[in-house]
Amino acid sequence: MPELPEVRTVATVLKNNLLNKKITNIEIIYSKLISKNSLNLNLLIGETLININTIGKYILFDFEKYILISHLRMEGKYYIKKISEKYEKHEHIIFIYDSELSVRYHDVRKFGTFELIKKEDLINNKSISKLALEPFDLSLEEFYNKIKNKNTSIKNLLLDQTIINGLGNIYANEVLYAAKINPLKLGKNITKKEAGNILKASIDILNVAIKEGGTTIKSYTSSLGVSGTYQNYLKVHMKENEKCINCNNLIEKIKIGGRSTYYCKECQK
DNA sequence: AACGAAACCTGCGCGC
DNA sequence: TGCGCGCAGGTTTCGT
Repeated sequence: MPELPEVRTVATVLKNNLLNKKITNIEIIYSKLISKNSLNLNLLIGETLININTIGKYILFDFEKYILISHLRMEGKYYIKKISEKYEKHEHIIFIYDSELSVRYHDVRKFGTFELIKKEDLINNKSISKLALEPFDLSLEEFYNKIKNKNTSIKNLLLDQTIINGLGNIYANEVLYAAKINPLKLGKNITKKEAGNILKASIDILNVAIKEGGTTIKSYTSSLGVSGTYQNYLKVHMKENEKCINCNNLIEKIKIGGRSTYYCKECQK
């Protein structure tokens, strides 16, 4: 599910349900999701959840001594169930809170990752430290400086979380349509004004998507209620051969960096 | 150093 | 009906 708006939505729901509760047990069914650098997750037993934050697409579970860094990758989800409910297929890690709530990490493709670290190690964490700022906090100067010499497409650059943090394939497609930029245009050919338009479109689109609880492409039934409605706002993503709402030309689908890219050739020069 | 491609996994929908 | 292929909201690692 996860680009920045979906991740924030998940984090909000988890926070509403789990804050100030204590982990009383953990069951690891598929351990390959846990990073090699991670501390033993069992260190969390007895720890109370103090807060949940997000950085881009990462969810940070903030405990007393530790931070659990969770990334949903393509299909990770959290379900909160009763402790008595039978485990379902694809539930890989189970966190028990206050001996009654069973928080299940569910991931069909097993791409998600977990890393438990000491609080003081967050700053130097390999995954987190290299991330760019989220569009809301990113200055035009910083963004433009990172793309202005790049010999790769702006679409690829928007998916690079060390350049701008939080966009994924859906929102990158939508942002470039809103900013009227051809996704194939090379970073070095993007003007500062165009970079500003991209940044502004990113902020606007993400803000609406957050408000709508994210985008739901596949119809998941999630006990976390994570089924957003931003799909109703999509203008190009998944709209191949449909009419551009601005110029009536047909939306095209191409591959950039192996990812499906939808755009209007007329509107995005 | 920088860029593109492959790898990590599973399930679904489509065309023969 | 069954099989094979391509595809999926992401990131890391490998090769040139």
